[in-house]
Amino acid sequence: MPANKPKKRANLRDVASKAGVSVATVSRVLNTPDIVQKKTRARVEHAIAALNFHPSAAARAINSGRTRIIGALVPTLDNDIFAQTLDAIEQRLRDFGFSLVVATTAEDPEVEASRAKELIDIGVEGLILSGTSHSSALVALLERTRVQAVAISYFDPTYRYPTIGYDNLDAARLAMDHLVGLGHRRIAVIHSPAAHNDRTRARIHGATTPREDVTTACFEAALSVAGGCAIVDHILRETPLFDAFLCTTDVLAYGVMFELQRRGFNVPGDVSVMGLHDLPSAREMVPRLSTVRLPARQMGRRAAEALAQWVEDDVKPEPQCFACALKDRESTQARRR
Amino acid sequence: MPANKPKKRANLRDVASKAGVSVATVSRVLNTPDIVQKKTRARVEHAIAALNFHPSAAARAINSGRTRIIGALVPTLDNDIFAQTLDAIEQRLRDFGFSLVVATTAEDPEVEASRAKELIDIGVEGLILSGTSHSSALVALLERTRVQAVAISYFDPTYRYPTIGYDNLDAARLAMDHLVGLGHRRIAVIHSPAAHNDRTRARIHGATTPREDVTTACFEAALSVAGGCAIVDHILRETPLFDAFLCTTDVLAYGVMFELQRRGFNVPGDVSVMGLHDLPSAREMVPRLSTVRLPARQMGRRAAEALAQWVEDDVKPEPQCFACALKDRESTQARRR
DNA sequence: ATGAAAGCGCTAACAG
DNA sequence: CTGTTAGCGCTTTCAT
Repeated sequence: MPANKPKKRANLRDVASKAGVSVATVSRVLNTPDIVQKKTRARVEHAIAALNFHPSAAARAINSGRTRIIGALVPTLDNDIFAQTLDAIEQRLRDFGFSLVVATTAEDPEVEASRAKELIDIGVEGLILSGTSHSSALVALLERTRVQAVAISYFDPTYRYPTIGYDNLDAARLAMDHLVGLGHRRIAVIHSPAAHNDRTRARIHGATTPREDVTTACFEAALSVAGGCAIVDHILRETPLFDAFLCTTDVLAYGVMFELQRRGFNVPGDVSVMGLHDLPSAREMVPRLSTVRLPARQMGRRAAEALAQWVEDDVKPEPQCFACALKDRESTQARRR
Repeated sequence: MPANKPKKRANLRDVASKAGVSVATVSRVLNTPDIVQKKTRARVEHAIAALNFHPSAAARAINSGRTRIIGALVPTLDNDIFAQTLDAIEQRLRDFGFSLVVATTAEDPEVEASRAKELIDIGVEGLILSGTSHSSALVALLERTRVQAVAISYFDPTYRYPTIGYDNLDAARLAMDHLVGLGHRRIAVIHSPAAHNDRTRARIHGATTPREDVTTACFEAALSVAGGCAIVDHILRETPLFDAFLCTTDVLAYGVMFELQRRGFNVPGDVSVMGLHDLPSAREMVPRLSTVRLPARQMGRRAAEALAQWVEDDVKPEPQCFACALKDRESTQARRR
């Protein structure tokens, strides 16, 4: 009995012989269908379907250098700060036929550089970076490999890679304006660790720009709801109460608000709390959190398409700054004189 | 002046000639260093470093069939339900030298199947699926391509792919036990759309198992904090108040609790609220949310390593069920008689 | 322990 | 418009 078909994955040659054409023609049907005669194309397409042929991405990559994979480097997946942005990136990338591979950097530039190297090794054609604080090793790597990169969550038109984001300093200032406008004068600024995080630094900067009659004090908290709780605990132990808490991210604001409430403070009656981001819970919690809305999805969408087009058509995207918007809700209130 | 080095990416041949060995030896140094003589190996390694050589993943893939990429199919990235699990998966996968590519399915089996095909086309060696409700097209695809898959967030030892998760039915029952034990008798079960979601169905099932003297009513809400708010709004308009709300996910519980509080109900004084998952905010909010803790990180870790080992060493993992744990906190309280 | 050589599946000149 | 052919960078026999 003759050996039956081993039934392995069909390749270009199989399709070509089945369709009675050359491999080149099959390749053309795959990549530039328009330049193939309609009838020939039909035959090939039929053979492709019959053999359930799927082109090998690896073989394609080795020849064309194209993998259609984009990498994203984010500090962590562990809270929902990046959820919407990543969701938008993934979806938009797919519109352009790209896949998304994610790596986490733990907010450490060295880790980031090494993750970037791994991503480039697996063949990503472009990289989405968070912010603009990166190790020189990363920069050198990108330089050397000529992998395109865009930086999100930040805006700096002078940065070496196009930034597609928002003005963190301005966002924080917007929040501070609101608090000051409400009559608050002693304001605690609660921020997450800023060591390697330019977004956070910019926000702190925006929040602490000196203003007449206003005093601010900064406190660093772990980037988590629990971190927000803990810092309130700490502050209440050491310092007379502030008029208001300005948190550089909603995640911290949640914790701050919860802890204040738990201790019997009335928000906003006794103290105002502001966040920054406008995460999904912000507008639903009680009281609804006043915050500054970050254009997370919009930014993710745009970053994805900008990078896709850069990689695809070699058009380097312009830096882009999306507006942030004050969301004046219930957790802030004018201070009675 | 002679043409300078074009300075392109070094390849195996370059390394080989620089080290004065054959490409085969270099390949061995890369893949099976032990079978290369120490001295030779040192020379090769030196050349590799000197040329800053990085093997091409594509070329490797085309020969070995190995890409060291794992795909994860999740319903959405848009809320933090998958955040911890994905974070754990990504990290654990990297311990095994695998990268993670993510695709979202919008909870639609057809979309899922087509995403799976795309992932397989780019060469993923294994797939992490959510739950066990999948289209037959997906199953056929996995069968045909012999790509390994594990299903998470669910436990069913009879399922065709190893399930690594928890008992959703039991988790919901745990929650219900707690509520009933507290004396609640009229309980609203708030769940997200269950059409294509076996985890949700199992939870509903667990929550609605008939019990003496207990009446339950189910309400479907959009899977978001806002969805939880909206359903409370809806319920209060139509139905006499329940003793307790059992939400099949914390996300909904947040919304339910917020909306109840906003309307002046005292939780847990007037009504108890339970969640299911134990997301980061649950234990910090006011009142702290009673819930059933899902072993999200543990599960992610285990799923990642199980799949990695399956792909690597061809050891098919055993299904595994992690325990869920009741977190009795402040949002539930014994009903006074 | 090392090398020579044959591909892997595809793309991209180039020729016709 | 289609076919021929030469690789892409690596792994993998098979020799030595």
